[in-house]
Amino acid sequence: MEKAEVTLKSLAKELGLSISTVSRALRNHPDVNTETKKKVMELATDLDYEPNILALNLLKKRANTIGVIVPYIGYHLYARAISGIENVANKAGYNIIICQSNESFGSEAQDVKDLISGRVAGFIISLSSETEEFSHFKKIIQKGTPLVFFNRECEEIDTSKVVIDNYEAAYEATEHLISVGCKRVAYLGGPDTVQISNKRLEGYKAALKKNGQEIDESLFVHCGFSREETMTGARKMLFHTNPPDAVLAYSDQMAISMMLVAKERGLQIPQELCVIGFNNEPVCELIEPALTSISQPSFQMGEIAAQRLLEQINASEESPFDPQKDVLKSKLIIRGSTNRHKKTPSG
Amino acid sequence: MEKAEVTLKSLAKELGLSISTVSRALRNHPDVNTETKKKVMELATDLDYEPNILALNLLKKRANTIGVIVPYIGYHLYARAISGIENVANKAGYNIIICQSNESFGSEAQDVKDLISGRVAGFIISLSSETEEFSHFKKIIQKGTPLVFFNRECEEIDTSKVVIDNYEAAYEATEHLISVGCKRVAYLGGPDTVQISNKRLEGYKAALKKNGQEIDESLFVHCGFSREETMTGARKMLFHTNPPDAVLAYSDQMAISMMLVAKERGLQIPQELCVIGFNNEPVCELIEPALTSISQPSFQMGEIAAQRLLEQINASEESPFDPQKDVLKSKLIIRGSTNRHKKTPSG
DNA sequence: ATGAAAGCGCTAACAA
DNA sequence: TTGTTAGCGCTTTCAT
Repeated sequence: MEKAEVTLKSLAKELGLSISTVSRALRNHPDVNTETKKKVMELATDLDYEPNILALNLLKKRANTIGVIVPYIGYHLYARAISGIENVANKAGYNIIICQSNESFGSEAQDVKDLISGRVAGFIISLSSETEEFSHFKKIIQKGTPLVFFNRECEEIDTSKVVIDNYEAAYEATEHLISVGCKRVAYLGGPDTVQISNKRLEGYKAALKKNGQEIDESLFVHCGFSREETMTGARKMLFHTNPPDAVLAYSDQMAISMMLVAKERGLQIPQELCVIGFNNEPVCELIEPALTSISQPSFQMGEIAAQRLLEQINASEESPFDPQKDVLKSKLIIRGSTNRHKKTPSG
Repeated sequence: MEKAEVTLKSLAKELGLSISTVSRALRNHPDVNTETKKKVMELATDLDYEPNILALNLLKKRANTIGVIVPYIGYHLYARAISGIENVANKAGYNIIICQSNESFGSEAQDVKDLISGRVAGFIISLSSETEEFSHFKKIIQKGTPLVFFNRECEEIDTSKVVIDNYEAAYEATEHLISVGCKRVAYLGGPDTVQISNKRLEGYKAALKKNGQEIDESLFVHCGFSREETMTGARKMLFHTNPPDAVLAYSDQMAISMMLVAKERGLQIPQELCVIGFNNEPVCELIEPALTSISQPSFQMGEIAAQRLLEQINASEESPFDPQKDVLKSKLIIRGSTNRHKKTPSG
């Protein structure tokens, strides 16, 4: 039923040549006769020969595969980043295996283990929010497998990283809130195990300080990523005895929860409460008022992460590879939720 | 620097046994001495032996990998379905390679080609919207590789499928619109190459007919998935000389575009226009009014697709496998965008 | 310019 | 119960 596989062996037999000659011919090795080369090439094309990747993998002791671990692919940032990674990796002949940690440390550690045992050529990882212990990453390094972090990096591990300047982004966003007249700016952050959330908190504080605004610890609220947790965080914020008139949120999801709670309380946005989110998900444009958000070059982040990884994979004794840190530019996209200067159309 | 790999060979050497005995011992083969077995197991655990998957793959002529091709992982439906697939596949020792066709036929065909040459154990696919020619799928079948379609299936290929009853879902949604008093219901569909969009169109028409409403061809509009295209489609619909008072849309994205255009025109939702979307993306709850939508059991869809695929992968001469069609239940989630009985809070 | 042989790590006849 | 051999498809010395 099934056609016999076309292999070097079957080609060699048909041509009356040895396997090694056929192999060399197909890879255009210099010292094989031009005539022979031609004959081999022709037959290979005719019979639609394709090298057996599984055999090559065994030989190289490494799969033609890159392991990607992210919290959840449904987040716009990761979906886009993965597209960027795919883009670069496929061109270089690699497939990507995507694993979702679902923000779980255990799941992330298990994924790393599985991918190591699958002999992936390299790892591209964005940390789960629970991850505070890094021995699984150390194991990757120890095995000599290339590793790149992106977005949520791990500062304790010396390897390449592709990130935005979270401090700076939060600083800029906070200054924007102050510039439109907000006097009491809050920060709704992710779990305090998330380093980039804390970086943003620092940037936010610095901007307050710089502009002579009071830093009120009760205006930093941490919460998880589930719908329930973000709503709870948002309520905690707005049911404050002395509530904020502006909130910088760790994510658009959190920002939108703020907006929903504001509606519950009958607060006008942006007149009584300004809101900024992070990641510039498509939903920002779909809600009313539209949500000001910090846009990250997520696709490009993925592309660069993949490039750095490939560089490291292809490094050799002669041209070794040094870990690189790429810090990309984010951008504040200003929309209705912070637009205090003119009224919103349907306000 | 790097520790030498622990292999059957190295274990055998250390124990003074042959490779095959060690191999048998580790797989708990019946006819190996209990003592020997114990010794082997112990050393293997001590040295943290892990079988080399690449070698196994070559031997079985098949990767421990399932190829998944979807239009775009950022769509909630696919993100959830992939989680379901991952869930089942990982437990069975398979990794999944996710490819995005980005709604492009060429990209989909190329992905199939690459995955075939990577000797994946099976395919799980949801068609790109452009796909009208199916030779790449036939090639999969011809190679004897298991294949399951989900959500967007290919009717022309005889293989397992996991879908919802799109006809029925659209029928039910349309009846709901009629039941709240809509007299002129429109359908905003995807590209007319998408079979499930056409199925929905049929269900919609049937519901109109059943309820004695006129079927007006000018109320079926097809559009692409990009933001621009959905907005254009929505405008076309509402700038109709005799515009609809209700719209069933192929996706939530399209439904939301309808709502945005309705706002442009100053139409009240749901009083002047009722809107229903498909897929019940999280955004449905975040907009104002909240969007009525058809919820699909996407996670379960992925799980079942993976189960069917595994059954087929594990089938044998003795217990062959017949293609299965699983039709799952969808559910209409009613929200503000079709709630004509009481006023919306902020309306 | 070509071929023979070894080996990547493993399983599975076949022997003993 | 254990060992020997062959082989999955390929690349790479080493011969010729």
